[in-house]
Amino acid sequence: MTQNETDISYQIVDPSSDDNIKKEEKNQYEDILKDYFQTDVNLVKLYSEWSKADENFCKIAKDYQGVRMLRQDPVENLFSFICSSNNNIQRISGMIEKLCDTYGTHLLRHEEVSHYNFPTIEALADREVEAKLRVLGFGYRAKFIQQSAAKIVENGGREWLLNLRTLPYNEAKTALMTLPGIGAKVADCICLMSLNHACAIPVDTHVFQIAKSTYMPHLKATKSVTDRGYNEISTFFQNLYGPYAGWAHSVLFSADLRHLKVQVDNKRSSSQSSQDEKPSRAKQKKTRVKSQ
DNA sequence: GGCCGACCTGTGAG
DNA sequence: ACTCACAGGTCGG
Repeated sequence: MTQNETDISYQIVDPSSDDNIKKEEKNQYEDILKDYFQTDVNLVKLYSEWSKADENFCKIAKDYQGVRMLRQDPVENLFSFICSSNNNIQRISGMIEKLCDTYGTHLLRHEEVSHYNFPTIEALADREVEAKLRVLGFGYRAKFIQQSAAKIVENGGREWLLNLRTLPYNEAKTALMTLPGIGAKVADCICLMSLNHACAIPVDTHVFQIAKSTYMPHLKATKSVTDRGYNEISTFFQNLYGPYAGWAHSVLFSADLRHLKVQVDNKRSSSQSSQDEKPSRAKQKKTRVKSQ
């Protein structure tokens, strides 16, 4: 997928199918994408409401339009965020890739690279998973992944997880927190990004800094996020932004991340950053475009 | 109930 | 070369 100012383009790579995409097939892909991007949520209207409620948001929003929560698959989302604890994004991405390559099923080979889907809960529940993930560099998260998978299977597997979409936010969050490796923050990420609980506010180190510096100066003395601080910050943003507070919070979050990214890019050599973009460009040219 | 240190690993700063 | 802090936290004491 690529985007410019006005459009998002997508390409389908499917060796088992011919080049002539059928109309129904095209609609089916677009339905998947519309669901993933939750295009039925009117973001313009929400931005306007949040801007009215919060001067700081209003200031930031101009440069960060169209920040939209994805509706991710809960299984993928849950195990990915178990990997995220006390960790950096680069290593998290690598770990998720390893999960797929090791326990996923093969999808296709494209441009001399094999691609695998995300593993099933059952595959991750196997007893030998912990030891293997340790070897692959998952650290203490290896045990969390295997144990959470086993416990979810016990509870009813994927169906149990999907059912959390139908429960009230607080009940879904509490249920998630019974799983090893899932605390308040990770549970909120899962609620917000894959369980339709748009009011959830994950308070990570970045959100904590934002809250301290801009919204809740009385927290400046506190060094780390305590349970009490977590709930205080969470509640504050929910009251400020309303039922889609989690979406609003992610706008602030992206603005904060951009700030970090720019610093990182400046410190890198220019050859490094231009190399980062080459693979995706080369890939696009050779990819068989079935629909755009 | 709330606070604190340990925890795997990798990386950049000092 | 070599610590040390920190990264989209969680857990047990």
